[in-house]
Amino acid sequence: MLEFAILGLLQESPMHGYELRKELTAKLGAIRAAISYGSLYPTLRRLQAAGWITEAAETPATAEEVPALTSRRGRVVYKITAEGKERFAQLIAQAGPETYDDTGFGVHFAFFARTDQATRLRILEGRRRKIEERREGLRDVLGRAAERLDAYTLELQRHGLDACEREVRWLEELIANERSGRAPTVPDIGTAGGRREDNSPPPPGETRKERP
Amino acid sequence: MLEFAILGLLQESPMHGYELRKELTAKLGAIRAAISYGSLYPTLRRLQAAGWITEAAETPATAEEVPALTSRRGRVVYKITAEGKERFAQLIAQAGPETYDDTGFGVHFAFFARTDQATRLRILEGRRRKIEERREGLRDVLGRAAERLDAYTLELQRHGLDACEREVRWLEELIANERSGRAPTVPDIGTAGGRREDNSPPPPGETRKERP
DNA sequence: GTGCGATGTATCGGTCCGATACATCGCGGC
DNA sequence: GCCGCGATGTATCGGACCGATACATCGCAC
Repeated sequence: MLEFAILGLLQESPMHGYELRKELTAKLGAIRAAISYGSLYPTLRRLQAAGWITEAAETPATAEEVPALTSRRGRVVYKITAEGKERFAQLIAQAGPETYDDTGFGVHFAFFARTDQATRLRILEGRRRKIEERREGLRDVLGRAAERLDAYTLELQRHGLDACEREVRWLEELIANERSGRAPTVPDIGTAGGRREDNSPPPPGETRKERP
Repeated sequence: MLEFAILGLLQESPMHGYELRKELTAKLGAIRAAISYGSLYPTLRRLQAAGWITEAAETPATAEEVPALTSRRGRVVYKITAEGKERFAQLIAQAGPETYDDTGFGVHFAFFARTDQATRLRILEGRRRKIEERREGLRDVLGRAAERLDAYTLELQRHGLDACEREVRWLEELIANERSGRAPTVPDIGTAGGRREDNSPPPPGETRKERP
């Protein structure tokens, strides 16, 4: 999963470890806390060994203009290679079972802008199926095994069931939106300036009410 | 975490590995998929080495009545020891940071029936704090960094934010309920039969609407 | 000038997962 | 009668990831 995310991020621009972690946290903040350096650095080494990323010279960025303002020790900047891009494309296309668990799905979803529509649809439907199964499991427990469990455990299950139902509905919306055709694929996301009063296609799940 | 859960389950009755996994799955189904044998068996060994559980003779359960109906190879039944109970009590009382992450909180919550009210309250409030922080993080990203992110990533954040807000509300209810006094502690949970038209005390988070 | 928080790289032990292997039991179908 | 098959059951191995820890530099405030 980390491999996937790193390759995806480096596709946008070269980065060093610390930066990578921050971007990762920003992009995946909704699904996982913050990735650990104890995972990040070894993974970077692995990717480098595989030839999917390389160390790029610390860009002095018009070096004579900003001379030795800071001597800049350390700071290993990584950059994706052509093989790395291939690898990423391959990881996007092939969906194993881990593609549909919480983390796996989240990471894939976060890079949907780089995923073709057919694959997006496949992943969304796979995820929906998986959540529906979890939902049925919880309903079973709440129905059949309820008397064996204490009130707190039951409440936990109810909360979980609720979350499942909610996610299924969310996925339904996304799927419908995706099927309806125009969804952004690699929509050079710059959108420089911001707000989205541009003519970009209706972003994923828009049927948002603002005040409950 | 697994250690905690195993100790908690074995407190109710002795079990063998397979059974333990099934119970674990039933009890924690809302928060994690299904624990792997690759974690379970090594952990059992660890707990045994620490003296917190012991192998109990495969109960022949009135052995002469059911003689060698099945010769019962294998089937190692584990049983908690006095030290194990102490250990469990200690694990319940002390709350580290991991007590408030998704899995840690879920497991603690699942054993709230064996937890005293003060501790329950402390844990619920700790969890709320943590989720509030996550929520603020997501709001920040959605506010300040929105233009740097693509539509899908933003949608993911929105969904995550939604889940945070929902969980905070859920926790608020639970906390209020807890403060209000009567919440079941080890309330011989029978409630046999099901529906909950009985007079049992308002179980944790009850303000449930049934039909949206 | 000095302490302190952000930036930055890195390792180590430990937990847990996924794949895999293997053996037995009870049942239904042929 | 027996054969396969799904549930039951125990177990290991490699790998992913985490949390704690260590250490060094930079810029700023006091």
